[in-house]
Amino acid sequence: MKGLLQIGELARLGGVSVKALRFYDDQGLLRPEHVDPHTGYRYYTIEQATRLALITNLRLVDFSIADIAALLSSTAAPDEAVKSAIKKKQTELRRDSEAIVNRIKIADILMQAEDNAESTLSLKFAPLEPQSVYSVKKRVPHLGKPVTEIFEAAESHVGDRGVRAPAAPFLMFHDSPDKVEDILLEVCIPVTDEAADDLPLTKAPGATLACGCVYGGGYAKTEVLFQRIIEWMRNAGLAPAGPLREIYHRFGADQEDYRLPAKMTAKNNRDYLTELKLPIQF
Amino acid sequence: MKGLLQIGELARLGGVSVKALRFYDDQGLLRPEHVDPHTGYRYYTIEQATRLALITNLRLVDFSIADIAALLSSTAAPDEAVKSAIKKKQTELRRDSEAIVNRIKIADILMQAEDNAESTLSLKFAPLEPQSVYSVKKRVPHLGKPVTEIFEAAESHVGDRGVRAPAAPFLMFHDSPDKVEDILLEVCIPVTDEAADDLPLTKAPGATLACGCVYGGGYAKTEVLFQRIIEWMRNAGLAPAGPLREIYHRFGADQEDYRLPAKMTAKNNRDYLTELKLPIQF
DNA sequence: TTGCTCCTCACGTCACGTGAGGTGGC
DNA sequence: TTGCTCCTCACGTCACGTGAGGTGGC
Repeated sequence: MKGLLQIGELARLGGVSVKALRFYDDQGLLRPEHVDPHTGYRYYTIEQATRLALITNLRLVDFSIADIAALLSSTAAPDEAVKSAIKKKQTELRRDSEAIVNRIKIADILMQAEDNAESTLSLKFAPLEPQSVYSVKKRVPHLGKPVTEIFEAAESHVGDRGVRAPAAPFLMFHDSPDKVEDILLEVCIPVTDEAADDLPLTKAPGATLACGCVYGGGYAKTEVLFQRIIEWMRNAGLAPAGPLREIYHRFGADQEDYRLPAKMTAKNNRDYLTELKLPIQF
Repeated sequence: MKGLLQIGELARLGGVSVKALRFYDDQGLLRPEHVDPHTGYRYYTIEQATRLALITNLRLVDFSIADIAALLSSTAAPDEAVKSAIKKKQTELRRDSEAIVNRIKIADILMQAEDNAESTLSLKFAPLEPQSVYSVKKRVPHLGKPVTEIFEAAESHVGDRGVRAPAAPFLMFHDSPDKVEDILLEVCIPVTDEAADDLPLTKAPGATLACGCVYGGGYAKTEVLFQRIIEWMRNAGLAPAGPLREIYHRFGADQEDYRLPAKMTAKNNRDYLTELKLPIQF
């Protein structure tokens, strides 16, 4: 009738489905010019085909229906609004693209992990988030007691100020962890981001990708596991992008000063739960 | 208790949410070693932390939960299965990446369209799908009657064999459409893919992107609109990647031979509905 | 005793696709 | 009259996130 389009015609014309048009009607994005009160049939004008084209243009570059509705209903200078929205969308798309390219690279690495790793070493890969910590960087004569003492002091220092974040404390090895004397290391205690004024805050840096593994029991295993990880990385053509971290998920703290949830501590050496993590150059 | 992990501990350890672990339990992907029958508390072993690592590794490269469940439950040679699955996933990811890069390019083009187009010309952009057609390529002395005759013959030829696809017929201009004499053009009638044996089938080629517009009324407008599109493309630094198509969504067919739904035809010149479409070099 | 962790529903997300079951128009 | 188009529900998608409302453990 007089040049109006039925829903199916507009759908073919616009290259969308009839269901999509009904959905756009529901959402108030593209209301038919006329709806037959008896049959409920929707009828569209040719100008609405033009509006539909605008919608599909924006859908093509990944705008959501809600965004489009907001854009097209904004009254003032719609062209400018659309242009700046597209620009913003482009930076989003670039982020998405980068994320996918990263995934492709990670997939390569995972295949290497299937290939090369001795079956006993099952590596976990994950991005490493930056974390606010209270850190004490120090050279110690050897591992063990001196490190424990720094940890105890640091935990109680942070605990006193009530800014302890609920995450495991960790150690960063600035020397190779197979070095046994005069080791430069950094004790890190996670703290909340709104830390106390009188507490120096450090950001433990993040990384696009890190690999690591979890082990139970005493710390004797650290060194050999670290060697295995390093060896695997070399085979895979990868290089570390920062110091190794040893993360103490469950460890032997019997000091009241620790003020930690009991779950983070263990009486028995056998129940220790430790994680090694090494950032990867990406 | 004896080294088992509560759900929250495993969540922190594995870098996932408690909700995610409960979901993996539901899905049978990672069942807790032990569930307290009284409280419903879930308890996990350290080996399950390793399995969780496998899961998050695969999630990291975009495997779905269902895919992972299938992979990890497959008994034979899981390593090989995982590797080949990752390879397949990589080609998927490459496709995704390409799609996003295309979107970024299209976004540039859309901004150009906002900039340069006279407001009366609103362009629609869309990929152009390849289409099976019965085509007659011929040089005609001029537009009008000779073209109509070819269309009529072609429609009836296709109609006789019952292979007419429900899409609009179109014309491809192999010469510039501002040429008025001795024009090389191609009449295209969409046909179903399982076409008749005695009907020569042509694939009208697709394109990553095409631009076009719809107009109502007589064909006098074709030429000027085409000029406008060409001019816009030049301004936008784009080039056509194939012949212009004129698609007849509603046109004046009074021949019985057409066997077309009535909606595709119009008595009155004013009710004609035509689309111009030009593939873009991408 | 308080605060923390855990539990089980139930509902929301996003842009439609997929029926089911039924009616109007040529 | 038949076949086509259209209609309105209602449910599914994907991997959880977000409460609500309640209980167990230190």
